[in-house]
Amino acid sequence: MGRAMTKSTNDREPTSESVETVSIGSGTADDLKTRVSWLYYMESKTQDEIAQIVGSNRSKVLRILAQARADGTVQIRVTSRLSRCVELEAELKSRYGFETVIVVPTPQDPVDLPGIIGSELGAYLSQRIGPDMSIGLGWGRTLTSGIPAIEQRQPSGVSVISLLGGLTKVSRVNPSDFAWRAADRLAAECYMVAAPVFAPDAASREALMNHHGIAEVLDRARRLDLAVVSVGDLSPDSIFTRYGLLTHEEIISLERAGAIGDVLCRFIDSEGNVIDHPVNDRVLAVHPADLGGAREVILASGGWSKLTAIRAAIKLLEPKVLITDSVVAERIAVD
Amino acid sequence: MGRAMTKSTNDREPTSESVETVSIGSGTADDLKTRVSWLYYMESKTQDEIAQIVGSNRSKVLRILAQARADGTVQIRVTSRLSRCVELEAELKSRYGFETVIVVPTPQDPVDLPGIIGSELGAYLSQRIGPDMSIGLGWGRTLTSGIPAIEQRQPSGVSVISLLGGLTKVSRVNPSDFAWRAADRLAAECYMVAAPVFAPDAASREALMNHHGIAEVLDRARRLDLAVVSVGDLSPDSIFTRYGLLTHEEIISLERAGAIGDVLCRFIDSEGNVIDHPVNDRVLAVHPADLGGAREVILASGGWSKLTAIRAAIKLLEPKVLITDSVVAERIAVD
DNA sequence: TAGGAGTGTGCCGAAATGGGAAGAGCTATG
DNA sequence: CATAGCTCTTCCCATTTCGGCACACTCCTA
Repeated sequence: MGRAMTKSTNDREPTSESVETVSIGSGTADDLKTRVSWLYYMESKTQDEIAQIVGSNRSKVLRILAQARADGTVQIRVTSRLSRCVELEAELKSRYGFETVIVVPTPQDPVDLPGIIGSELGAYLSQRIGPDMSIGLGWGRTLTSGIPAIEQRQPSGVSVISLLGGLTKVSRVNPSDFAWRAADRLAAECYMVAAPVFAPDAASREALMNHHGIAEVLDRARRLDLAVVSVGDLSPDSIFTRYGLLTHEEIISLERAGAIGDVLCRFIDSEGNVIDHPVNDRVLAVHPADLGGAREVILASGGWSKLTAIRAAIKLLEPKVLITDSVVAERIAVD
Repeated sequence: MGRAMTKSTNDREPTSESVETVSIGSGTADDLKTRVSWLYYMESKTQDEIAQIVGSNRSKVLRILAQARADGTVQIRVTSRLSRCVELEAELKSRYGFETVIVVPTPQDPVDLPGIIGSELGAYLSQRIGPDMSIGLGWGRTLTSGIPAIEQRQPSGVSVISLLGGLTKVSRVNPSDFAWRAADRLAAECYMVAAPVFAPDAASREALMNHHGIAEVLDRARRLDLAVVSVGDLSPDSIFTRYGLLTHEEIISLERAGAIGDVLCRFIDSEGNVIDHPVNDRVLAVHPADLGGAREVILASGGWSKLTAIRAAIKLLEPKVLITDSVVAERIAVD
């Protein structure tokens, strides 16, 4: 046999009786996904058997299962923690005064990291968010990949506020969708900054900031219950270069000015100060300093390449919650 | 390929570099399980790769993974619900006034059912139990298999009270361990009835009931926050016959007296009344009627064979929470 | 009517599985 | 103290099952 799920030793014959139990009778459209996932993960049936039961073929079942894993319909969690990670969490808590620290083991392949930190974030948010909370959200791969891990729920007065403008160029996977998609999961109202993150120049930024809708959103952002932010670096595959938000020259110029990364698209130096640079004057986003009004700031970011930026962001934001990976945690713990 | 986990399209070579990331460095004893589970489910490595990394062989990795799934170290959940189940939940809520109803699809193989209902129960309890709560627990396969799904937590003043005596014959899998194992998960204090469920006769039962320790436990059971019970039937593979708690003659006699099942080892008729029978006078357990003092009674049980018993138990206990399967739910909904 | 998305089929190599056999470590017993 | 019995581990093998891929087909839309 070749399946990851346990199958008890007995081998009841499929007996080709496609008679369905009342329970798993066909329902509406995407019940199919639930049903297939259920049969596979809960009842440990093979994909072939499932194909028989739902009247389809393996390929489709396979596709559905892949999608189910991707969109969070099935969630796989390792509940126990590595002792080293637990140690690091304790160290960081006492050294920096964090209320909560979550340290995940750094994966061997760095591309997995945003996903892993993201799902940890999602799980944390799911149990942290209560009725009528207002939640401010940033951006980024880390945050985006946390969405599937946010548990779907009934409306309960939660509101989600996007802390930054969006992308103008709407790419297929728009990271600034994050707020909207998170709001969808939470059945929350969603307030978005209906403008690009980077205004053409400081003047138009000023104009937009005073715009009615935008001003309201930014105002809400000043009295948040939770603020979730990530940090960015200036590496070649940062969002800025990947989405063409900034030119190569601008990046260089920022580096010269001492920038080592960004928080909410505001570029900061290694001491956690927002640097003085023209690009920073064009940003349509809540200023990191304004997050002080939030009752709980959550910083979720990891990876060796972001170490300095994370260090700086901690100084700047003084978050209550930190979610990161063990490599970063090890280094920060000995600072 | 033959694995249940998605593997992204790229195939980075294993490169035989057994160099470990700092993060996943070796730790204490059962870190191994965590580590293996992590590598498998989070980093989508093959069992071979993992064997290399942790310095072992496939077989062991395989076994560790199986154990990890069994003991809840890795949890796989299907988060979406079948629409039919949601409908049934709503119907039952309005018809019987339950506060919460959870209906799971009936599996094709009935042996899976206790496990499925159990994990749903475990998940519910995990999010329901708060600091300093006192929780009364019954017994049974359903309840036992819920343990892995109870999230491990830090001590917070929770106390667990066993609502029944134990088995004298200690078999390998003692279902009356349930309370103790649940307490372990919850880092809770555990109060057990240190006596067999069935006393030899009514007189010795009386004597035991007045015993200091036992009386205290039974007293605690009268002021519970949560009471979790299941129901039993009189089928040939009920606990009573399987563990030889009652003789065949006694079962027959109980049936003649109108018994259709039991709640906390008290036999009841189809109207939900505890019947008048010698066996019921020998039970060392909290009386179902005494559960009225609990702030929330949770009834978790399912399966066609238990339908009548569940009906009766609902009348008797009037629980606030019902966890069952769709076959039972369908029937109860049209009562 | 042409394109495109979604579906059904078949095939292949890689992975996973459950035993079975051989070896190591431990216990109980003479 | 030695040895037979037992369990647990490790190693190996035959089968099943997976996941991806290529391709033909259908149904819907532009």
